[in-house]
Amino acid sequence: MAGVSAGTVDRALHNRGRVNPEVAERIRKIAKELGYRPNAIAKGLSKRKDNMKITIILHISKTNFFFDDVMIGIKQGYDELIDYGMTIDIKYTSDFNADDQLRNIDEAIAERTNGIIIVPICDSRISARLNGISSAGIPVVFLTNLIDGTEYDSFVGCDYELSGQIAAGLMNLASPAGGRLLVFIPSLAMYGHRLRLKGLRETIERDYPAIRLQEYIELTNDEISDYQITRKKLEEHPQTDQIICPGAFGRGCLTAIKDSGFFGKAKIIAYDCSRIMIQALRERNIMAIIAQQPTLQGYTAVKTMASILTGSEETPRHDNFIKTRILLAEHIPEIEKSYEEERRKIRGPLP
Amino acid sequence: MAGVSAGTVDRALHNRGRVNPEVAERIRKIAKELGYRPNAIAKGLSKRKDNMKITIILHISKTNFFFDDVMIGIKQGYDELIDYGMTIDIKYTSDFNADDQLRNIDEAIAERTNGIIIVPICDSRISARLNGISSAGIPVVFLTNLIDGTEYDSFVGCDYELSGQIAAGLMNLASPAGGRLLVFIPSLAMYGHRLRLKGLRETIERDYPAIRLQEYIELTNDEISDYQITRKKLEEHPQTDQIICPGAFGRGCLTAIKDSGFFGKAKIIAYDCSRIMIQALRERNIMAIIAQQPTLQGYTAVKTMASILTGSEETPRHDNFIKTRILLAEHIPEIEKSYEEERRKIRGPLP
DNA sequence: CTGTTAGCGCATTCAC
DNA sequence: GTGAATGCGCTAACAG
Repeated sequence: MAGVSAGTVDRALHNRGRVNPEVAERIRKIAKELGYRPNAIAKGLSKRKDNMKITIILHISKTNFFFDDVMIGIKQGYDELIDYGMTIDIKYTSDFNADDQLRNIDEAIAERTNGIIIVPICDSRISARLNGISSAGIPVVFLTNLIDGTEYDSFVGCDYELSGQIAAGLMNLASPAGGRLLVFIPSLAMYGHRLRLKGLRETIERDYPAIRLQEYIELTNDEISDYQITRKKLEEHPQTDQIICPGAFGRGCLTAIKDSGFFGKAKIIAYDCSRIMIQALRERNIMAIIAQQPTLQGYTAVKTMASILTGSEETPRHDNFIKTRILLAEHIPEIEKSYEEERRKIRGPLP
Repeated sequence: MAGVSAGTVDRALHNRGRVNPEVAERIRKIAKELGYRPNAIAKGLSKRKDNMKITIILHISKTNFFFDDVMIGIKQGYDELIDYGMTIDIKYTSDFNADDQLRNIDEAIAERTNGIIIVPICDSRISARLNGISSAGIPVVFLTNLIDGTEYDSFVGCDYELSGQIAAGLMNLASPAGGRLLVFIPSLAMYGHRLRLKGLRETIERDYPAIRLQEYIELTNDEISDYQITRKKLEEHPQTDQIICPGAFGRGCLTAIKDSGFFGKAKIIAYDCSRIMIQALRERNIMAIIAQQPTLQGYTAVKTMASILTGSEETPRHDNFIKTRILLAEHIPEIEKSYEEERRKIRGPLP
């Protein structure tokens, strides 16, 4: 229509230069009038040869199965990327070790990765390294956790502050007359947990003053010491009738609550849908779980990265909050069915 | 590798006939060994010329905004199908009129549609017609509602029975000592509402006998008569301290609850996230909303149909339950942000 | 600066 | 029965 060839149109529309400004203008105008939209799948087919590689840096931990669920989502996402010729490389950082994670990052760069998805550890060196990478043009997507004051292209995870607010609202719903609340939180080294606590505290203060937040106790993520800490704190606060506890790392904490005789005595809300929490929910020992859909997080992270890598437009930094769900005992069959289905949907293993 | 051309491989792998059985076997074996998987996007590009058309048959109603949200999801899904050369045609049935819907169906067939997504009305003629269509090879996807004893390829909507169970669980959470419950339900002409009631009743009987289900009242979906019915029933049951009411069609019902002085007096759970219910939640007049994610339903329906149409394998009938969410007052900012974002994400209007 | 060509993986059509 | 050729829409490389 513009009397030029496809190649010229391509260059004009993508500002690749080497094209007469007047012609380019004419082409853009016509494209606009026609409502032209590039065909994403054709572009994908064509770009297939680029062989993009995405590196995912996760944590490995024997007591936290959260990332097992994240992995399922990653596989689902990867499954859709294979057709685009993209590749995924997964690296594990052991024990939330910053040095180890730093090494993972450097390795990824050395291997000329095209983008990094990472569950970042709060550490100034990690932060500095990621800032460098992001500004060097390699996109960085934060998964599940985020670091304060660090550059990133997208954050995929739950809205922690909101999840704290929701716990407050749910506790109020369960005991409108208020109560004595004890909050156990996983290591605050994870910035998200800090935000969650903030949301919880502010909401209680503002909207539910009848709830008395007796103390919030930071746990260690070590099963045994968490057990000991929890027992000790419950002894110190025998009047406790409301408890909020972690789910993913919550085994030690929950066992202590049970052994201290607080099952049935306190209303308990747990974060995250670990096996042990599901069991406790089934037996009506805990009231509800606030789940953050780890599988969807993994899936969304991969898809987000893919869209950053293929997207022509400069995508501005964009938080991609995955909605949490409040789960009751009635949800258990649904949860279990989902587990099966999600596992079934996966076609092949990762490379 | 098999010493044959691409064409032969294609015929062999898709059992299109006209290929030497021995050669076909050899090809299949090699394909299996290689873990060959057809590239979905290349197939999409190639199939583009087929110009598939999907017909969506929705309801139009001035008092029910549920389908406005469904439409957003449909647009999102359509947006992803454009690249595959697929087209969407939307027909509206007015006032849940079976004759009108029947006409819509016939029209779609006359226009040689490739697949029908429908919010089916419970009517034997509709049922019969859809049975014919489905067995004639045109896939039928049920959206939001389903009909008992009718063939379909997929149902996309919430698990109604579960959503009834969840309401029971939530009510128990809010008042463990039990209460006097009144349940208002939209027209039972919608089979899903019947299932929801079933889930609610059974769960109360089995697990929460302290909740006394005084009566369940079927509404008409007409705002004025719903108002009158609700007022009358609340007068009959002045001791009521627990109410479950519809959200999408709940305006008349909710206003009556308010005018009868039950705000603050009864714990109220609403289904579906209509404007009026969000407002009531914000003002703390209702306790919670059980939402069925209409946008995700619309999106999933379109994607499901697309996958049926493009999928080579015979997909067995498959329910695609969209998970519900329990929403509290704290969720309101999230809900409103989602609204905006979802609207923003849509690139162009429907044709 | 611009046009041409080839190729991404698959399906279809038409010769042989 | 089989192979070769063509096209889906886009991009990259190269030739002019």
